[in-house]
Amino acid sequence: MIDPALLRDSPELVKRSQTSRGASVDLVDAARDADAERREALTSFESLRAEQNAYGKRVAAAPKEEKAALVAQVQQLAADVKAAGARANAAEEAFTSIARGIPNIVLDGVPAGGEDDYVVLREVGERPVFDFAARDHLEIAEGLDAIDMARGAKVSGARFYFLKGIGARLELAIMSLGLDHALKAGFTPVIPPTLVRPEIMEGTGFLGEHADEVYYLPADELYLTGTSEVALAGLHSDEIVDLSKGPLRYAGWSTCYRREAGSYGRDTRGIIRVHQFNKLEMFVYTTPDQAEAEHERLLGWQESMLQSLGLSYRVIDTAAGDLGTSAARKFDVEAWVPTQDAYRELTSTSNCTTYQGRRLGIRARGESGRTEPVATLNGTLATTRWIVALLETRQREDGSVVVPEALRPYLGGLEVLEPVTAQ
RNA sequence: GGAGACGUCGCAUAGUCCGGUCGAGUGCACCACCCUGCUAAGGUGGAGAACCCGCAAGGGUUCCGAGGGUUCAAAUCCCUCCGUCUCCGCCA
Repeated sequence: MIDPALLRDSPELVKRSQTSRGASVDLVDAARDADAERREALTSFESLRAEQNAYGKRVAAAPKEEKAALVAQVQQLAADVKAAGARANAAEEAFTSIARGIPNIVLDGVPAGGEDDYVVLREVGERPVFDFAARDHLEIAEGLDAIDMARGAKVSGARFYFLKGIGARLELAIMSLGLDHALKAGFTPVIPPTLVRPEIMEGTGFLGEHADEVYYLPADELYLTGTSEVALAGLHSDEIVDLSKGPLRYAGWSTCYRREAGSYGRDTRGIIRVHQFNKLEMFVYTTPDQAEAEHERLLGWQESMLQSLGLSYRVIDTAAGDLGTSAARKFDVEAWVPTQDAYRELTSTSNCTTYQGRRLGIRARGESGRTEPVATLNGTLATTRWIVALLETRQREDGSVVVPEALRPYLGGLEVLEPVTAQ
């Protein structure tokens, strides 16, 4: 949730943010009206309640014979208090539901517009050039007997797959490399739950416009998480955390589940877009004034991962309209995928400022000693999808793949992945 | 799945049977000051969260797992839900 004070004091700032996202500006005025009504109702309830409390004390202190008369006098007051309380509750709820509909305020400098209005910040690394007909990642993987799509579909349906043999090892290797990166940077590794309660899923902002992306288990009222960001954000929900010794940095390793509703027909080949994959996710709790610098650091760690794998990539500053509900700014690192002649997203890092913190009740002591909502940030450090870019970039004419040096220690020193006969 | 116990202000606990003197006692931890050569101990005081009004000083409301109900008044009585623990069963 955005800061309600912002709504009151600088509505034009909120409106500007809404405009750059292509979101509703009217919502801002509606929220302001609801806030005014809420405060009015609250004040009237509180003064009535104060009156009633004072009466209660008089009743308690009064001699027995006077009690009945006093009690008779407050009957009406009690009814008024109840009505005022109900009105205040309703007004509060109305305000909250409107205010929650307003996505995070985008940061200055974020390009306005939709999906295609991103700004390319830089391109790094040479795009690979082949003097033979390059194979796509699935063809290579099938040659290595690393991915089995057909049987994945047989067992679980479309967009499911088996990683096997060197495919399974490759994923573990990439994850382990990422984990070592994270450890070096001081992150605490975490293997979080992947099923979460509704209020946690709600608090992270994933039940907004992308609710149909999320798997839900109605029998247990639990959601399957599409990223460990959800559980890691929930980790400190309703807590006052100690940031006096620096930010809390977690690296969550989990399986992620996504329904991919509305993407029928897109990326149907291979493991680019799947219902289930693994991901190593950085998640940081920090003070609001540190958030932007931390965001740059997260991006730096991501780039260093791609560089160590010898991938060619570009960094984009995502346009406002393409930000998630919670994000105030988002950088994507996209790797070059030769056979698609395109950059494809391998990592994404978002600065959610205090939006999630406010929704999830995560606070820290400010310098004044008062509590204030913390800023949260997240960023990908490795995912299953990386295998796509890796195989395609490092392929050779005979169908073998050269293992990047940084990855070799995680594959028992293996230097080249050789084609085998599939089983 | 069956039976039972429990959920109080950072932690540990008292209070709940008998509603008002309980927004709530005690211990530990914490902060400030005092005291003793230092440390430990001891003394005095302070200290929860959220929100509303106010330039401020300050005032007010809410919060005893959550939500309802009864009542002039609920930590305390009633209902529903959630969670934790123990035992039995079942499965690995």
